[in-house]
Amino acid sequence: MESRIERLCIERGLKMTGQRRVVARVLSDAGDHPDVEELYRRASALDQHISIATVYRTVRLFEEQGILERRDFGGGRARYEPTEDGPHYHLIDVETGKVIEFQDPEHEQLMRAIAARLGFDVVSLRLELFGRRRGQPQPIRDDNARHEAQTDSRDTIKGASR
Amino acid sequence: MESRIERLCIERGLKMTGQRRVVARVLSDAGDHPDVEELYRRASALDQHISIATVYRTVRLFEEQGILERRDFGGGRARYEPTEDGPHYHLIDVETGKVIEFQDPEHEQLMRAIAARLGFDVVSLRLELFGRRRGQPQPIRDDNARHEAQTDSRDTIKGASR
DNA sequence: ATATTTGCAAAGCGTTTGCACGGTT
DNA sequence: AACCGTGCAAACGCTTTGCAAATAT
Repeated sequence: MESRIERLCIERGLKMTGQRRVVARVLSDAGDHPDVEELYRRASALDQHISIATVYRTVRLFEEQGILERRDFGGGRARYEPTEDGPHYHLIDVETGKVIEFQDPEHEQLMRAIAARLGFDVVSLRLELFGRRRGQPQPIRDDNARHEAQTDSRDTIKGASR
Repeated sequence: MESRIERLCIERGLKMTGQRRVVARVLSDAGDHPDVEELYRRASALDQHISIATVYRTVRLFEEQGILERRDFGGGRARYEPTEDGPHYHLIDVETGKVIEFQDPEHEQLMRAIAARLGFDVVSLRLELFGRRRGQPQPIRDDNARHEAQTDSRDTIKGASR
């Protein structure tokens, strides 16, 4: 059956090859923020006739079409998620690498106000929180660790902040 | 004369080689957010006996020592600035690539509140605004441009938001 | 039929690293 | 003197690309 993203591709008149269909399906089914290698892994499971170069090209194409959004949570690899309705942000659990999505209208307004004060309109913004679960036995502080390094490309928890 | 950063190095007992002294001076004098190539260029102007590998190593060392902070404004290259007193954020002018610094205590509080609502303590956060100057003849929209791409490593304007 | 897309392997880019040499303490 | 820092060039990890073969419209 046609995946949500495949439908978007057709709407935009993209040539639908087998490979694109597979990547579209993988992305439609993903509830997380996979990187290219992970996408490649998942796509390969559905169809071996895919090279990682094609995944890179497809992901880039989808991004240009506004179907996909690229995220950078640190650690060198880009990660992707289907474009959603409203803007939302990410809280990365520094212990586990899990990504929690949240939104907060108040924050957007504040950003617009700050930019305005400096004489700018906000074109886009980047916000990521790196946090540690509360009220649990805290591991010994490891200040030299770059918390970005251990981010995992699987798993996401969605949470609303208001 | 001894640069501000050189003093910090000595305090921490780092071995002060000619190269480190030069990089320290370049960083002390920088009011902006240079990338490694730019640092290398500026350092080379003061002393040819520097290789880019050493700049990479020095910058990494200084970061580990808390003397320097690494920034990622997109575009693939890391950029650096001396650690300042309080936390501040960056607004990048998408037309010119200029970086404007600002701070906003209200924002920090809001972030802490959002994280708390989700059961987390904020370990660190990343916030960048990409904006366009207001009230000027707007260039034709170029939606396909990745605004991050054209970010320049020179030039910074400091501004306070409250 | 024709323009696009693909796979492969090679190249690209920023960054790191092994090694022998050189400088700092 | 002992150790650590340096230069060079090679290696790295992620991403892009040239080219000829395969495929969608």
